[in-house]
Amino acid sequence: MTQPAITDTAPRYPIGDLARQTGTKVQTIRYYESIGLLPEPARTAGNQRVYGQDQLDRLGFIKHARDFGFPLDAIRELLDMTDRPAASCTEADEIVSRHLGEVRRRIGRLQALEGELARMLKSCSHGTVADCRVINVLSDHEKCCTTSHEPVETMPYRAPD
Amino acid sequence: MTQPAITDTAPRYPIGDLARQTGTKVQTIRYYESIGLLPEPARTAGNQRVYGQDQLDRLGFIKHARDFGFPLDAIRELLDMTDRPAASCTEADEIVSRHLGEVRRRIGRLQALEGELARMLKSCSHGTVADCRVINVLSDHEKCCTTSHEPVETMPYRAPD
DNA sequence: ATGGGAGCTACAGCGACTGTAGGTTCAAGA
DNA sequence: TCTTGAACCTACAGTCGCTGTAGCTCCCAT
Repeated sequence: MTQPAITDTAPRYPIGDLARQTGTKVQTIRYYESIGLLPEPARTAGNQRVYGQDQLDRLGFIKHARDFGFPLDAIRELLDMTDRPAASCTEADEIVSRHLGEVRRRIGRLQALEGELARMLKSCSHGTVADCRVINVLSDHEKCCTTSHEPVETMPYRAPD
Repeated sequence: MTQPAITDTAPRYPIGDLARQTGTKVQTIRYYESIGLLPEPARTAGNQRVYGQDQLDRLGFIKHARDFGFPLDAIRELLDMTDRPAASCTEADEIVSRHLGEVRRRIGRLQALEGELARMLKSCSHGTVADCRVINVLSDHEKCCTTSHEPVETMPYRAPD
């Protein structure tokens, strides 16, 4: 066997420990299992999940990659690569490059947006809605400064915890 | 009645015209109606929606604000304001300011992310996965350059049409 | 023995759409 | 007048990555 059987001394974590150690929520861990991103763990006699070190590492990897903004599909590919350590890492580089490109495009769009929003606010005379530059610009495409609009992704307004 | 009846000469658009003129999808228009962002339009004898100029303007406003990245809730508030043209536009300014702040925070986070991704790629020796800097950084928080990670929103990877 | 925190499953909801299935209506051409 | 096909209709499922809830069971310390 490539991997020794789990001995009595091997660490065995319940799901809450995994959550605390990686900064993931318990539900999120179960969600990752449900979509096949984490393998099904062993269970206690009472049907509760128990994890070993490898699962902890795997979840740490996922969490870290999520913090980098990688979508789960890309993370799945990256994880597959870690299982083939002798393979070339060209694919991994490509995934990261793609992501970097996407991040740069988003930054560009958001910066254009920032400029327009700031201009809008600056030119507002702070009177009534009827004269409001902000409302006017939104009402009338002609009044707006950019040559073209590319839609910007929505704001998830995620609570700051 | 406050509003004169629609005369024969008033423009009456089917939903597809509205979609084309505003750059919105037909389904999206129906979705906006279903959540009360657009009022229920008149119907033909055959139950098909017909819109007038005011609806076209309203949808144009929504589309434009969406392109600016405003969430629908904020757009709803802005639309409510356009119905009270004599009111002060302070509220509108606040909505835009909030949005601008959010945009700037996102830019900041994305720029930090951009730096890390670029560093990761640059330090990769393009060998095997086992030596891959990219994989290593993701595997091990210690190897990563920032002091702390704030999660970045996911990429919707919306197709560029 | 008991209390409470941690775990379990299953499912609904978020935002802002998008896509599909399966039907109906409308306008233009033969 | 009939036919064709595009445009329209409703209703609902799916997207992404979770998050929250209800209503249980389990486990450990006192």
